[in-house]
Amino acid sequence: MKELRRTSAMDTMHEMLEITGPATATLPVGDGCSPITVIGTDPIRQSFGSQTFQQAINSRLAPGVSQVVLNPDAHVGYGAPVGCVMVSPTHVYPGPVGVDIKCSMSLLQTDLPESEIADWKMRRRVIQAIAKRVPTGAGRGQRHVPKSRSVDGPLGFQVATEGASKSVLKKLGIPKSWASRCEDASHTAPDGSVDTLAARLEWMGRERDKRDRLESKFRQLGSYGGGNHFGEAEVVSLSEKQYFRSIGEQWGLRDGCVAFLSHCGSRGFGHDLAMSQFRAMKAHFQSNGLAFPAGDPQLCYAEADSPEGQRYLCDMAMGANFATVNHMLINQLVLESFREVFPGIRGELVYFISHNIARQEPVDGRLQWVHRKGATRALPKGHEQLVGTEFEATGHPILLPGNPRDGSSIMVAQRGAAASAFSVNHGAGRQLSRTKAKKNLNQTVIDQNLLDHDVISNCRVYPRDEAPDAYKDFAEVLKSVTKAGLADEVARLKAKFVLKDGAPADD
DNA sequence: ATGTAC
Repeated sequence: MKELRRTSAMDTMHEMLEITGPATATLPVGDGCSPITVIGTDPIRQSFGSQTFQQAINSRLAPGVSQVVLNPDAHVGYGAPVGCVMVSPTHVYPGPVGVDIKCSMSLLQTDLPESEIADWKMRRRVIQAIAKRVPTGAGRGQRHVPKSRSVDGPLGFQVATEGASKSVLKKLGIPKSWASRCEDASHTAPDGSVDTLAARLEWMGRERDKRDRLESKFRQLGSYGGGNHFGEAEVVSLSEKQYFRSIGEQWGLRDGCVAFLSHCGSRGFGHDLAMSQFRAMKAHFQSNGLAFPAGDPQLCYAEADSPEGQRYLCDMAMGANFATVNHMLINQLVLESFREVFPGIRGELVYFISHNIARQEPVDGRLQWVHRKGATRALPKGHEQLVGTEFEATGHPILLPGNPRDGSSIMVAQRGAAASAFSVNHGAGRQLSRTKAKKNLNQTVIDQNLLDHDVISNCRVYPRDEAPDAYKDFAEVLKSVTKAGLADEVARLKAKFVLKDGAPADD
């Protein structure tokens, strides 16, 4: 009965879609609003449930919103779908940034030829070397980063307020050149001041127990966490098309060599900041008798220049700074791990890019808050935001995790990305809920399937709710991006081993 | 996503 109702609602939504191209459609929302842009081939459009569409519509009709884009990886999220872009010239929305502030991808390219890790024994040694430096997992049982690299109170304050500044990178033994490989190395308060953040963080840690909690979160710097976060060794295959191959080479990609892809965010620190902001903003709505958009408290908002908006932007900046340095430290620790097994190898950060953040960007001729919730910035060559950076002549790398069986992709934006507020998806997108995946997917089949594809992991058994088949068909997702004219593939990544939160392997 | 949360 429940299923039937859901299906008919979905059919209605799909009937409302106006197909505008091979992988583009629009969803009208009425009220004189421009329609939602939907990116995806027909099979991808069929993967969107009614609740995903409803969240997109709620987001589009919310105050101050000028544009919403639904990407091929879209599924139900907090207030707004994961896999969407929400644009507003005036308002900021914590829900459409997400719980894990500045959850991001990063890629480290080494000069190690793939043949060096053909042997499982070598891979196991690297896995062990990484696992002892970079913990996975969350919650009470989580291990911490090694004492020698653990971040204390004062350094934690500096990380949160400065991000990947020269001083922070130096203290953590991270090459300073990596800062220019970040989408943003540092985030400040809206007034441009580091002191505003410092004052706010000082206020947050004003009581002993609060300070202790902050410091315990700082000690998580250099860790992956759980859920869909991972670290993965890859073999790089550059595109066979000379134009894209050349872009990959300019970015520092090495065909046939090992690279390391990481997915993680701001850990418990960002979570605490996001949660306390949700609580504060909801309380503000209730005490002022304000109505939540579509009645959904998860879509609470503030005008960017109101006191509430400014406080949110400060906290988002601090969470973002933590996530940035977390990725930088993880990449340095991963490089050290590889060097323990293969002395003398070299490694460079290719890029670090977020998929959970709001950035002020020029869209349709004015500065707007672009909320990317499970969406990746996609600026083509020559874009005004890239002027003066190392990516001006090429566009920046777009790091798209697929799954460890079918691979991941590195893309570059095309001019057509203007149609999606210069954004693409952030990965494959979940197609089965965690509950359904655990119930319907067979453990033996998952593990054998990965072995058949020559992928090993730190886990005795691969987490079922993270299995490749819990996610959408990555090939169809990529086809949607290229057919919609948003981006093209520069390189393909083939996984060789994965580190995830799960039951550790016995050896 | 997260020392979940009832």
